[in-house]
Formats: sequence, structure tokens, C-alpha cells
Amino acid sequence: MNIGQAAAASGLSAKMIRHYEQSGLVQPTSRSTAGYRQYQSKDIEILKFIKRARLLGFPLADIAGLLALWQNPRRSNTVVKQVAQQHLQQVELKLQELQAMKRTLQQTIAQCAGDGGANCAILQRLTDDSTKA
Amino acid sequence: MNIGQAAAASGLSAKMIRHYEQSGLVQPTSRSTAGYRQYQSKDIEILKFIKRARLLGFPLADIAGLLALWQNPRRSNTVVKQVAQQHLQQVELKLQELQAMKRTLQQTIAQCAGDGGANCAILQRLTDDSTKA
DNA sequence: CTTGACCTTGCCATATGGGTAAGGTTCATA
DNA sequence: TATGAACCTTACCCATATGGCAAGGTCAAG
Repeated sequence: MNIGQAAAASGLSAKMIRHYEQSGLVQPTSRSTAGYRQYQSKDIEILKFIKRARLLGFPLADIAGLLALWQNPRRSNTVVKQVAQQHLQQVELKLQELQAMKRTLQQTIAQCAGDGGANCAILQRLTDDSTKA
Repeated sequence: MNIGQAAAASGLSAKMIRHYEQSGLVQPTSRSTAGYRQYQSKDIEILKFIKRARLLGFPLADIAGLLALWQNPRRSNTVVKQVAQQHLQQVELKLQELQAMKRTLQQTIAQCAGDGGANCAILQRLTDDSTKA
């Protein structure tokens, strides 16, 4: 299976498959004489694993670790759980930042008349700060 | 005022001030004979504006537009409001993605025994998909 | 004059992709 | 068999915003 088929089968782009390879996450089983990457069903499973992990937001470095654990029959789920929990914390952190932004944006936008005038609560806030509320 | 003082006064790093300059957001009023950037209080206000806008998550491209409006006495607050509303939508979108990730991560983590065994609901989900719940 | 703190530019890196170019390969069909 | 389409290869550039480092110039104080 060439990279095009592997891309179609995994839901990733060929470009990203090469990128993940360069990042050390997957290597094609072999190369053809012409240098074409050859993938087998085992490789496709790995690619799908990566895709799903990316959908959950795991960074590539985490995925490298998860893949190693996945392929290790003597793995400990404690380690896996830790990785996931730490990632969850990152997600929650980002979530809080975004929620704070959202609140402030909503409040500030609500204060802007939007009547075509030059007075603007949004610019006002960016000028003044006044980190209130 | 040199870039170091401007950084301290604005809360940005000197590095970022140079970056914003290269992105077209601010130019120092002048340069010294030796090429040192010279900032004045007017510039500091701009830098603070950028800092606050970044804290609200506005991308640099948006900030460029906001700065232009800010400095335009004949601006229309309608335009400003639109920029802010579109940014708010982006924030809300990202928020939803992260919330979905958070939910899935929490559920999956909860299903992982974490008892040191090899069985792991997290790896299971990354293997199976089963995009349920 | 030396030293240290500051400044300059420029490159590399992060993380995730999109795009594009220049070239080789494979296969089917004319 | 020759040609073209569709695929592959590597290797760049672009974007997001930010950090770091290196090599060198400048300035002020001692």
C-alpha cells in the first residue's frame, strides 16, 4: 500500500503521514525499489491510532509515548492514565483561559453601541485596561 | 526610551516588541545613531494596547486592524464591534472543541483502572474509536 | 580601557498543518 | 513503444505566537 492509500485508509493526509514519520511516530514497513513508502495493515492501525489521539488533542510527543505503551505488552495502565490526566489538565487550563476571554469579550461587546459612532467600549477597554469584571 | 524600558513599561518582552514591529503593528518613533529603537509614551500606549488585545486572544492581524481604527478619529464602532464579534465566535468554536475533548478524556480516563495492569480503556478507545459518548 | 548590561540582526525551535516545485515512477492506453 | 495521467519523492515557503541562542555593536561606569 502506497502513502496515498494509507492516507485514505487512515483519514490522514499523505503530507501529515510523512510529518509523523519525521517526528518518529510511524515508519512504513518498507520502501519499494523506487523509494515509495509501503504500508501494511499494521501500519494503518498505527495511523488510525494517531488520528484518534490527535482528535483528543494529544500532542505528538504524548502520542509517541502512548504508541510505545500501546505496543508494549508489559505496559502499565497507570502510566497511560497519567499521560491522559496531564493532557486533560492542559485542556482544562486552555479552557479556562478561553472562558475568561469569552466572558470579557461578551461584556465588552455588549457595552459597544455599534451605532456607527466613533465612541467604542471595546477600544476603550483596550486602551484603559481596567481589568474589572 | 530603549526597547528594554519599553518592554518593562508595556509588559511585553523586547523580543515580542521586535516581532510586532516586523508584523507591522508598531514602529519605534526613531532610531538612535547606533540603531537603537527609541520609544516615546505614545508608542508605549500602542504596546499596551497590543498587550491587552493579546490577552483577549485577538490574533495579530486583528490587532493591526483594531490599531488602525483606534487611531482613526472618524472610525465606526460598528466595524470594531464586528471584528470583536468574529473573534468571539472563534473563541467559542475553540471552546466547544476543547469541551468535547475534555468530556471524552474524562470519560475515558474514568474507565481506566489505573491498577498497574496492561488493560487500559484509554488505549482501547484510541484503538477502537467507537466514537460513542 | 575594560567590563557588564544593553542593543542589533538572524537563525533555530516549538506544533500542525497547507501549499508548491522539481523531479522520478508506474501503468494504461493510443 | 511511446506518451500522459496520476502517483510518488524530497525539499522548500507560508501561517500562528513565542522562546532561545549566537555573534557582534554600543554605552556607561569604574
